[in-house]
Amino acid sequence: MSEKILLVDGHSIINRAFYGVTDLTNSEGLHTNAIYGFLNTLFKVLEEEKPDYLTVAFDVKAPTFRHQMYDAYKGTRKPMPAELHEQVPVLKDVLHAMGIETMEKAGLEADDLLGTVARRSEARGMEVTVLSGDRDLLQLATEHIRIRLPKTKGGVTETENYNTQDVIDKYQVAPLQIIELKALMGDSADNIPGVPGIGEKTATNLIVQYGNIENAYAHVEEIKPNRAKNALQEHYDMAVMSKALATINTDCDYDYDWDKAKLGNIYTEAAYALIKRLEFKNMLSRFRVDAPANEKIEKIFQMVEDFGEADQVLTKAAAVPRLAFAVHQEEGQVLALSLTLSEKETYVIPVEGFVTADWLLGRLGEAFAHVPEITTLKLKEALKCLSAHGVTIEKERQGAFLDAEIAAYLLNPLKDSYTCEELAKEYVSLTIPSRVELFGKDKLTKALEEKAEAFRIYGGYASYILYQSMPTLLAELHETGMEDLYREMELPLVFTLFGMEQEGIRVDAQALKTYGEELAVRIGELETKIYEEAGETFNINSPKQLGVILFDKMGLKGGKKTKTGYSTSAEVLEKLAPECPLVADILEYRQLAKLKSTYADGLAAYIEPDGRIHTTFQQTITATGRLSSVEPNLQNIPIRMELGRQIRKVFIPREGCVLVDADYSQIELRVLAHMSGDANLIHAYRGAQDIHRLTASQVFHIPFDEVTDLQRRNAKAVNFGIVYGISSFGLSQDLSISRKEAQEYIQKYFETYPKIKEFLDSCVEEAKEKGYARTMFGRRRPMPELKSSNFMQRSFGERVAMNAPIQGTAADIIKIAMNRVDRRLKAEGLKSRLLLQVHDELLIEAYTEELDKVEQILSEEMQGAAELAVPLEIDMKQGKNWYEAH
DNA sequence: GGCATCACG
DNA sequence: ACGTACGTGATGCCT
Repeated sequence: MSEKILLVDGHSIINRAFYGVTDLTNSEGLHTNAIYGFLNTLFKVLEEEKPDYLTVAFDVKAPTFRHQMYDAYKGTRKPMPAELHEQVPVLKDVLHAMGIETMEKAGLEADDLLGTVARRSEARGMEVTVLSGDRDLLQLATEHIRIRLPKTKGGVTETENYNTQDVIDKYQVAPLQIIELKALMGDSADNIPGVPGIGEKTATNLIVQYGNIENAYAHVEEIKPNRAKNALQEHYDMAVMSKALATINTDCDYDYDWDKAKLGNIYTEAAYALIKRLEFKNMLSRFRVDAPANEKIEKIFQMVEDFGEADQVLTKAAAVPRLAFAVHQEEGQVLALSLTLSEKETYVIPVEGFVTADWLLGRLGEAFAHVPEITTLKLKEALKCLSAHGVTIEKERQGAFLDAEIAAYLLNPLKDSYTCEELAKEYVSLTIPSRVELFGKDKLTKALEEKAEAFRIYGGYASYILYQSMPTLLAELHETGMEDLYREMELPLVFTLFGMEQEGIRVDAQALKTYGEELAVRIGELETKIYEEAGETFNINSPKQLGVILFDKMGLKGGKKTKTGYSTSAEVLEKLAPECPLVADILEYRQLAKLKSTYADGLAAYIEPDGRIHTTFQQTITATGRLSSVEPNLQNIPIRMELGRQIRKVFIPREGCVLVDADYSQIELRVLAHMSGDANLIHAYRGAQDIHRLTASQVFHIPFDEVTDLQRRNAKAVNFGIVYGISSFGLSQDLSISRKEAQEYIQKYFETYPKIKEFLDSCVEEAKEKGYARTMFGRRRPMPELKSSNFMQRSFGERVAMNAPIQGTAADIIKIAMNRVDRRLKAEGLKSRLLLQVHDELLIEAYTEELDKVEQILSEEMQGAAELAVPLEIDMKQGKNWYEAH
């Protein structure tokens, strides 16, 4: 096979990158976006082409032969913006550090160098690829010279590839005739004058017919559109000169040395250092310096494609003291299984032939019966996959499972994701190749089929890293006092949540549809009315357009509140013009539009064939330890406004069941009372019916029965404020009072409950000293903000330090309750099941005959989840839908 | 993909 | 003086 050479038009690619990549700056203040884009494009093409030789050509700032030929050519090069100009020498440094040859010569443009080397390489029998952003280069295309033009389409960079025929297909002319076209059409970017009045169409017609400009001129009398004929006659000299300007010189006087261009290992240590300084973090792994360590590890990863061998591996798996596994799936299909049985045994077993998904997971399930410690990532997802293939985990075996993601989350709950790659770096001190690096943007299925070797590496690390990181994760959990939290609360919760998600909640699709249709009618009416009142139609959903109507056209006085313009939030609009019918209609429209899009239409799309909605509870998202619910979010179903609340009527129990809803009464305040140990508050909450009223009576020194509604409302706001990490500003905002008044409320509150203040202060103090806040059950929230010199950030940190222990402890308590409720329902042989958790609320689908037992279990386990100095009270109701039950 | 808005605890 | 309440997720607009 002939050798391949890749020639890169440095100037055009870096320009393209500069304008295509969002501005980036490293911490030294150097702009880096163009370099980043250039390297990304280069890597992509290198991976596709795998050339033997590589050279990048640059322009030199010096007059070329074109300047001598044509005066106006001077100064034609658009001056580079300074932000781009400064990046060019740095890019060259990076390329040189990678051992990549660059070429430039005074008096020559990059095009000419590329053309010259391309032709010479072709003459030596090489396959040539020229990478450029400039279509002029198409004139170089031949059977053996391919021009690649990068093109960004919807964020994905693809390249258009041109050999001779591709040029003809697209432009109807041969590659060399591209010059003729350009000479006729001109090119303002390159200041090639062309022939005025001749555009792409005419130029193409002329060249297709006459072959070149000279011949067209020879037949100028025949030329059909008079406009073209006159133009060519008048500007023929110009066209000839333009042709010379547009012609790439393929025979430059340049001493090119192929040996120097020979491509070696570009991922050098020197390049690593530069990439690190440029802060291209996702590129860094390509340049990893611990490549030797990686290679040693990767060598042991074994691809197992033979059925017998796979069988042996899985038999062996059943006998090890611990293992790690990863199921690779895509679009519901199991593609492969990764298994690490010891430091030296890692297997990647693709699903193929006799090795079916059912067989593979079935055999894995058999092994699970015997292995004392089983590690994976995203255990809940694995359970789902196993269950879909008929594998269930016995209750007694659940304790054997570890989830590395959850362990990493407990150690640092602030991260966005917990990937194998990050675990490798943090807990194994190893930089592993990223998925993008191995497969590019390919799907897993495609990668397995076409890049088996890369898949072996990817799959191998997937379980190897879990195996290697777990001991460290456990050790750190132990050291930080979170091992119990992990083993006794979070891991069992995985199984509880798995059950809830599998169960799903029944939804009356017809009722939901009707609800949506009713909304649509009213929305339509409001729309018409709003357009009438505004005197024109506009997009009511666009805050920008709405702002123009309200503040510019109608002249309502609204302060500019957001970064982008006027704020049109409900808060602003309500204050703005409570009397204005337009504003009132917009508010109602907004409310209905929200209900329709997010809830009526939104939820309908999630009803599965079983007639139920199966949300996903995320266990590793929040900073405080709460759960979150996605696809769809069932933790924010409307309740505060009656119309929205109606939607809860579509959540119904299955036949023979009712919904039972139990929610903790003011759990966070009770947690606060307990954690602070404030005798007054504890005493108050022990017997109180109405906590906010009692707070008001104590804070304002009024008999309980004489507390006014306003006083109660104020006390309630203070109670909330305390939980959020009180600030006089926040409270004043909430109550629409002055800051001073707010400050007085807070002061009085703290006088009444002195230990609360002590406790909150101690939370901040401890967080400052240790760098993290802690819940009653040892859950940590790191708080880097507290060290900030920025007042805003530090204040935020202080509020978080007060809130996290309270919100987090409440989250811990309900997690305990969930596990206990789940366990008891099963232990007592009941069919009723937990369906949802909404932070302080649990929803159960209870068989009517089990109702009494279910209520007893809920009440005992929720109230008994923690021993606090105050009772943990719940409100419990049942109903034929969620509306009634809550 | 960021921003504004709004739904919940 | 600084300029905010704590924690989430979904939708629609717009660059």
